[in-house]
Amino acid sequence: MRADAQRSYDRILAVAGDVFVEQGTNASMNEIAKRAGVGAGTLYRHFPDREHLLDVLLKDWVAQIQAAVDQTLAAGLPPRELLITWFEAVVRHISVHRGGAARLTAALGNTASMVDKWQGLATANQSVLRHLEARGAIRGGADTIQICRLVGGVAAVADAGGLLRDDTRDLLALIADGLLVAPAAALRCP
Amino acid sequence: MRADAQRSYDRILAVAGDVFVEQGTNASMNEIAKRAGVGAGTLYRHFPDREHLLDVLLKDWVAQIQAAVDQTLAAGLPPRELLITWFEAVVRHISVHRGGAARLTAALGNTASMVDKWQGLATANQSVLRHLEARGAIRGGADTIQICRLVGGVAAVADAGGLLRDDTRDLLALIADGLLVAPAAALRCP
DNA sequence: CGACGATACGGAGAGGGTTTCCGATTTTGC
DNA sequence: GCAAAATCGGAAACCCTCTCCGTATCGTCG
Repeated sequence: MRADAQRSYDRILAVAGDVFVEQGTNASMNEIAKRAGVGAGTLYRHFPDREHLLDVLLKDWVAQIQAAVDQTLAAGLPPRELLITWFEAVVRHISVHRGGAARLTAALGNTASMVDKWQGLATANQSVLRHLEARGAIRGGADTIQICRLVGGVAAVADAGGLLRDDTRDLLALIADGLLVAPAAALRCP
Repeated sequence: MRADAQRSYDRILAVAGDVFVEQGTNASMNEIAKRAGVGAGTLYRHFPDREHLLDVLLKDWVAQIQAAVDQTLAAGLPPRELLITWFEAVVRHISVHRGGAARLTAALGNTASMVDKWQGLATANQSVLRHLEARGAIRGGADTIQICRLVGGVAAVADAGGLLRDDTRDLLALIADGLLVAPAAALRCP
């Protein structure tokens, strides 16, 4: 790629990230082009449409998820808190811009093109699950992708409905309780 | 309302239902007006914007939910199957048109305008929960609205991601397991 | 029945968004 | 430095939402 083209590409990406965070995934492409100081033609040559642009951005963001896993595991929390904390981290990560969670979640499991996009999310989630399995804290039979979908669903709802942090946490707790070896019931047998 | 106005109103509503089912909730308003045989002005006088039109349509659909409850309860299923069947009914109902599930779920709990729209859903869900509570099959602490949100999230994901029926069922089963009193755990009590 | 005010209609058009196209401009290799 | 190739910018074609207003229809009252 020619040097000036690379500059345009990078600047568009940086600006698009900002604009999508500010205005959601339906922000005007013209606005992005203008703020990046390029013409519309330039924007569209690099990214044929909005989806391509979002693809690249989401890929970057999801890549950061592995860092969140390590951090979560290192905290040494008990199973239920660990799971909830991890889910909260996922929601936070994939909700970077309004509409992003819904788009990403919709793509989960699409064998089509964006395999690599959610792959990072899936393997990160997998490692948390394995950590809990090793401690016998988790019920069998739940597929990683399915769990990602559920958490993604919560993220999408939280995002679209403007849910408060506590409400979101409650939803994630419900999911966690479904996965764990019934902790609530255990409490009831002293 | 004048007789001709009523005719227009009804025809727009009928056509909009069809178009939204065919093309999703982002279908062109012009298209709806054209198919209904009215001008754009007429459409917008009756329904100031797309949301109003969707509101009226969704309200109708949600109203049918109570019927689904009665039917589900009457089937006399064991708790887990009852819950899953009910959740499936909800998903089916609120996914009538593409994008509908996401919109409805986003509105859940919005004290703003569409209270009456999700009210039906919430009370229907409540009656299923009470039925299960009465049998001691359910864990306490889960709010009806929260559960509706979770199920709505699944519906939105299933809708947007084109999930298969079995995948959707798995997700709903996970939620159900989080709500039910887990019999397995009881075994581990000393 | 006929006519008049109220009500409703339709479609042109303003405003804004996406995407394409191509002449002008910049970069690069030689 | 020069020409070819790559890239740029923004005008313009196209579609969408929503508004405005002259025209047509309805309902009622004399």
